Amino acid sequence: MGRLPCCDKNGLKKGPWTPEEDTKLIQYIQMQGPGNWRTLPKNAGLQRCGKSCRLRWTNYLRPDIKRGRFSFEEEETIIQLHSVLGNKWSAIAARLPGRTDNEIKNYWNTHIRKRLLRMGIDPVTHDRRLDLLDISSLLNSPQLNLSNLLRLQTLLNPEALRLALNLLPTHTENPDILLQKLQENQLLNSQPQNQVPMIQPNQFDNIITQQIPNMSQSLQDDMGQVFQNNLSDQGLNSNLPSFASGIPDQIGVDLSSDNSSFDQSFNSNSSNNNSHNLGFDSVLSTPLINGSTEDERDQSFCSNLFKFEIPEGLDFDDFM
DNA sequence: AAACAGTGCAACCGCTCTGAC
DNA sequence: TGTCAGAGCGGTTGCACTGTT
Repeated sequence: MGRLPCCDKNGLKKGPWTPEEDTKLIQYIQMQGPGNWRTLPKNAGLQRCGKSCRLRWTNYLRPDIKRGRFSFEEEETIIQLHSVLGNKWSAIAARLPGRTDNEIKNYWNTHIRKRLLRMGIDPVTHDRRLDLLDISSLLNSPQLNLSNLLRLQTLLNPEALRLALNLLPTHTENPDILLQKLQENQLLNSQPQNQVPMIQPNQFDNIITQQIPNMSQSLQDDMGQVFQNNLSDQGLNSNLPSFASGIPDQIGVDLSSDNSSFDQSFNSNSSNNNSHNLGFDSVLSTPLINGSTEDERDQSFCSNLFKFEIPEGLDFDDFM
């Protein structure tokens, strides 16, 4: 049994809409209003099913549709709303004037999702996922920084870190080989973090002393600066937001006890965090201004994403 | 210049959910 | 309570465009 189809498929046109069809649909709705979508095609003289007309109107022909590229602020708003609302595209679209749920969904799947993955952020949970992080892009930096790589040992998959340590001497001689090996390792090493046995601090010291005994302090310091910058830029700080609070428990290390410049980076972000109220009011009132490069967006996404917090007492029913 | 691969996006499909009757 | 239309969603397809070989 089941419901009757929304239209008789026989003889009805599918595929891209022609300008003539668009005109017919627009003129009809402007005069009559959409009314009953099932009867609209016949009344408007269209060989389309009602659902197709409805989708065409709501996703493309509506006069309040905003065309063109998403602004940086719109993207940020989408990410922040998605972290709260999930795949409720219509709810997200309701807070982005002129944007449709379908458009946002497509944009999410083709742009934002990929970007989050590239930055090591799970696009579903919005948790940081260091097993997803494109470590090769970090290590490919001309300012590759070992010292902070070593500090990263509390966060990184130990196997990935071990490989990186093995490759570091190679990096100065042949960066291409390093990058190639890292990429190979990323392909192989896709298991979730919490399935990886953690290296204890003393074990890590052994790795350091056994595998890179001749590393100079200056080189370590140089490398430390790069990773410090990369991490602070990408929001990898210890002051985790509510939706990314799993990491400290998983690593079992008190980051705040590390009296390092790395920690200072955390604190600077922390103070920054406190100075920004990024609750829902701020999300919904995000100003829309255009213009950013892809790379700038990458960095800003992270820096702002992890600042976003769900206000206490927020009633989600208000948004649904 | 042509062939090919990758990407982005409009549009569709099938299904579920919701509210009106 | 059941039926129906509309809305919404995830997934997918097809095509145009772009970059690469």
